[in-house]
Amino acid sequence: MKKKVVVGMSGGVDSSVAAYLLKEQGYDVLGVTMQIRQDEEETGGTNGGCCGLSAVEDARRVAEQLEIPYYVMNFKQEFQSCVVDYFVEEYLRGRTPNPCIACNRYVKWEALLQRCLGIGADYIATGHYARIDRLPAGRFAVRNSVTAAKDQTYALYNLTQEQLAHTLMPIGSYTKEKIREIAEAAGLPVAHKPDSQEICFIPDDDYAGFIDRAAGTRVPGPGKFVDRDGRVLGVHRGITHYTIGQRRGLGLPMGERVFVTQIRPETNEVVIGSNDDIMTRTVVCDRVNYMAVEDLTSPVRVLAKIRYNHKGEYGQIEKFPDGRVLCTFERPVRAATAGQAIVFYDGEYVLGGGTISGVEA
RNA sequence: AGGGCUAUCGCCAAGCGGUAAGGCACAGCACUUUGACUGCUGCAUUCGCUGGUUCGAAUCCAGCUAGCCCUG
Repeated sequence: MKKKVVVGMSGGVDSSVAAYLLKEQGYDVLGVTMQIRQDEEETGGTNGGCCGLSAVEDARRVAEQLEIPYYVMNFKQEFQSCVVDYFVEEYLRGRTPNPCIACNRYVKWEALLQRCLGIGADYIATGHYARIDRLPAGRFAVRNSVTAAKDQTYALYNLTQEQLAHTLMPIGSYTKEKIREIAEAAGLPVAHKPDSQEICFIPDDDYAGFIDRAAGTRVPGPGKFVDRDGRVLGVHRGITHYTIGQRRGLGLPMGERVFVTQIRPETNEVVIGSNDDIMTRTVVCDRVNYMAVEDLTSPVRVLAKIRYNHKGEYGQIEKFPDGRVLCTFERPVRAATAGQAIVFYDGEYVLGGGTISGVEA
């Protein structure tokens, strides 16, 4: 009997080809587009995105062409609480969240997977540039895409063993160019659709404005820009407008480039300093998810990435009694930011990762 | 209302008679399935104002205005 797989279709090239490949491989394929935005109607309006933003029409056309059943599922509730609310709360706390990671873990996988298993599916599949392997020890781990440039494993470090056991990522073994070629050859209508970018639920890219609308009176107002000695340098627009390492938009004519080095929600201050001030060799993270290994019993040397598209830096990780993990880099990394994820790699595999809670000098 | 100094892009700042450097800020673009970083491009027909000298002045002269400083 054919294995049944539900493909999360965003309407983009990648997930469309994923569906195509799985059908070719003999799976019983079903296409699903997730509705996530509160204001999103059945047909949507703007261009595509990783989260299936308003891409229903494109996805439906692809599904029709592939002759697979197609459904739209509503995940607005889950998306709101697990991604949007989290996103806003983190900013209010002076941290910088990564909504894509939360969306993956809690919406795309937790919610979507459960619903799909509920309708008899064996797997869910996505158009991520990553591979999933079962290691000799029996654990599942996300493995690098063959295209380093498109690698999306960073955003997937938080998936659980259970989730990985029921997931297929068919395009991870191909390059982006190859994917477009396949789409072209298969005559998919989205073959030349541009790649998505930016956060899908903030199409105008105005983060602070979005937070203002979402948090209302809870949004902290203007405060002081100070240097490390406490000298007042100017007035900022509210801590939700800034992140560690930011240079543009500060409006401070200091004669030299200056950066945000610290955000202090308790005093509503934003600390300004030089680039050297944000270089660090140590990063501490919590909420650690172990993937390729079951636990971290002794220090290990890994390649760690502290942001999406970070090339990675080697370091040693060790676990504290309280569960937090300290990563000591071999060379300083720039602007490690609380709220962002740090992902550890053992060779091609994701060993695990956590949420950056702070840096130690 | 005695004397001295300074007035060049939003900020800082070159320029010293030959037809307005640069840095920061800012804007746009590129890059990017998070925030950032980074890169590229743009940004004073005009030098506090008014006259004068000169072939030619931001650069010299005079007056005015403003700010700073020292005296009273």
